Amino acid sequence: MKIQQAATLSELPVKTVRYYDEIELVSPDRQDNGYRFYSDKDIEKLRFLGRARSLGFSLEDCRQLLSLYEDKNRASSEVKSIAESKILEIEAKLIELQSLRDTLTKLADSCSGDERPDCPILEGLAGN
Amino acid sequence: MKIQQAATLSELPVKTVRYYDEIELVSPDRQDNGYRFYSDKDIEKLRFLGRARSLGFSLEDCRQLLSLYEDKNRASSEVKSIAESKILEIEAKLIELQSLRDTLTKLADSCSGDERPDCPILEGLAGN
DNA sequence: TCTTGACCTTCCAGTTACTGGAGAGATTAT
DNA sequence: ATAATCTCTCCAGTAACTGGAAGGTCAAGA
Repeated sequence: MKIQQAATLSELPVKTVRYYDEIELVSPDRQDNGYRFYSDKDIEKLRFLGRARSLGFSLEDCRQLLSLYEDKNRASSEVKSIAESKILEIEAKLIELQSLRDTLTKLADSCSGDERPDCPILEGLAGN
Repeated sequence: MKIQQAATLSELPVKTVRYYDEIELVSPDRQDNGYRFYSDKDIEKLRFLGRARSLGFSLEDCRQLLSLYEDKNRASSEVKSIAESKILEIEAKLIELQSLRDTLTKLADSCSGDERPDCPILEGLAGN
């Protein structure tokens, strides 16, 4: 499929999709007319990139994560160690996100009564 | 306290702390010699910024979130609606992070037996 | 007192990850 | 046939830092 459909399916701007080709993160085949031609697998990679980027992973992180699924010659033990270190990062992010959510929930609840403490829980926001 | 201690306590680079002053996100008082002087409250804001940025919120998101805790004249109902929309964003991120973690866990597990499927779960990676 | 070294300042240039727009060719719709 | 809508590349600009130069401040030691 052409770039616009790829962008639609992956929920990314066309510009961004083109950029990911430029930096060789997702490099589609080309048609005879020079148009990029995206496969279903390319779309999956793009969708993955959209998710991982919105979760605060850098493009280099993403490149590493994608490579886990691509490089068939890589030793399993290496794949495992990269995956495990990423899992640790993700679990740290999960904890922070949960605490951020709890803090905001408290704040929203305190608004229900339409009475809000002077400076509600900035301490909470700053983390434990 | 001076900028280096602020950076240490907030676990941010000095450069970044200075940058947040420049864009008026966290603007400390100045001492007579021109040095920035950070209060405990400034540190809390910086710590919050470090967390929120690593979770994929833009600086403008952060500015909005910080303003929830600052603008005492804002109507409670408005605070509540901003907080609630941010909570929705956070919960979406939580779900994606969990699914990413599960995918990587499966991958790491499949490596244990030192035998990995040809193209393991790229579909899972691309999200449901 | 002088000076060394670790701090602080501003300013300017470079990086990452886009984002917008110009200019030109290809394709599709009427 | 022609207008609208793609697509391409290239170049410039933005967001959020990041590094380095040039210079001011300050506490400790010779």
